[in-house]
Amino acid sequence: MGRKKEPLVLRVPGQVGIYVCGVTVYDYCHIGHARVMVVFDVVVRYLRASGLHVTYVRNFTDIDDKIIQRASALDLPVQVLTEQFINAFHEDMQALGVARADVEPKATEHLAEMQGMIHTLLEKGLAYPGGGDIFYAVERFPAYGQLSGKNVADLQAGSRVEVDGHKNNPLDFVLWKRAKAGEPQWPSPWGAGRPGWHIECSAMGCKYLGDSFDIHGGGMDLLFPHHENEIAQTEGSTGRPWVRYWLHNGFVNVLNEGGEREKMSKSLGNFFTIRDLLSQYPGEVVRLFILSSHYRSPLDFSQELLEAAGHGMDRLYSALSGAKKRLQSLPDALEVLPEQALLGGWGDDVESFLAAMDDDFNTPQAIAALFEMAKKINRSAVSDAEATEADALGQGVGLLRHLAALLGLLGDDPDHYFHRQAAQDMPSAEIEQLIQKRDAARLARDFQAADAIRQQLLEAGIVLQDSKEGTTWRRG
RNA sequence: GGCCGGGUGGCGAAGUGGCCUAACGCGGAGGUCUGCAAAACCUUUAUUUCGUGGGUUCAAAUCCCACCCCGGCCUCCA
Repeated sequence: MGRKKEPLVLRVPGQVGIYVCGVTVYDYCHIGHARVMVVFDVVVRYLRASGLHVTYVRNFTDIDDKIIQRASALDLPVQVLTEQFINAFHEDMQALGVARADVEPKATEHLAEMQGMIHTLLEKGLAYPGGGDIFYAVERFPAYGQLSGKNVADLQAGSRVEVDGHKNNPLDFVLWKRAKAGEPQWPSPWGAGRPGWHIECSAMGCKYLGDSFDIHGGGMDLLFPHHENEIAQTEGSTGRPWVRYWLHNGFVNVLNEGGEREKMSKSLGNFFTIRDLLSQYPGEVVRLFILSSHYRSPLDFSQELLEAAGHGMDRLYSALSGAKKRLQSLPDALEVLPEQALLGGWGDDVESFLAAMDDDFNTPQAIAALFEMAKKINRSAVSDAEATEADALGQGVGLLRHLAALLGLLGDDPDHYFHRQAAQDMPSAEIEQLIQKRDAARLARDFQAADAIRQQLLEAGIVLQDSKEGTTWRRG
């Protein structure tokens, strides 16, 4: 609330309630959505790993103007449209490794709660009817503007918004909209209609997390007016402080062909859906890309940057791959961080990872620790210290995977990671067969034949790597 | 106009008073390994330098002031 970093002091020790504004389901999700979801997925994972009991609520807005517009444009019932995009959302999130929230409430299933809150606001004189709608009277809530640092007087002066004639004050916002013909509507004490956008988060947050809870998150753009309005509604109706900590992630910009930064938007045509990206890169690469800058900073997106993230991801998996070869198997992520891990050769890295995450989820710095560990793992392969160090290596890999898992990374098997999409133009069996042929040729020192096979595979997008343990391949 | 962020190497990105002669990644250069490669490893890639100009301090990328740029919000938006 102070718009600065503060130590996390929980309402109930050991327990955290967190609410994140989800998506409006009328279209496929883009990178901006991916960012919020990945960021808060990491927040939740980390809080849990820190021993806290977390209740995570992330809503779906399944009724609003844009949904109605889109549904009528496609000539689909609203519910069919929203269900379709809720499913698409879940598919995208799965690909990105974003876990389900504990509760994923839909606005249309919480009409009673919203109406209850509106009723209270009317009773308390914080809301008023006008032209069939119900509005919130902003000037009756003195703290309005506190979260976003806005001054109500300034806002009015600068306002160039076309004001609804029924509003007492241009800043007032709608709680309940009267029904229009042909639109979805619900009965209410104030006539049939549908809820305003902001009220759903207030009502559902209170329902699942209580009248007060710890963390509320969302994109930067929601800070004003959405979250400001949420506070006004909720605290106005309950009379109690609502959310202790607000977390807002920065926006995603797109670098255009001229290298200039611009906001990602549909009108500019610089729009990338998660699906677009997933057709080119594994979800994990998108994830690493997102987490390689701090969640509060703006994030510039471009194909080149995503590709660079892909190379970084390859590097991490290469380390696992090498360790797997030497150990004959890949150690799983350690379930618990052993005390002695902090004393061994990995202690500094573990500590710096955790310190980074403890400092407002500094994922770029945490990732740096991951790369340090990968380097150490690779280095031990080169120095070839043999079996005596197998335990240390195994522990290092286990620790690396444990820490990476807190970011939702390195959960895959390296072979699976490098062999992805392989079946498309050349089945794995065929690749293996060619490798065997090439090995035979190499053994016979017929390098011309061997290189021809390697070239053939390269043209199919397969890169070979020879080593003492044998030849492996990966997608180039 | 009001209010927020931000400007760090070829690129991305940490660092917000001394350990910064600036982490980490991508990219580049040279080398080791290899039949040759690839991957990996080693060395190297900001040395009056952290947008510009002032100031505070024993000490500033980090604090203060001014200025210049960039982005966002103020209307639906993650």
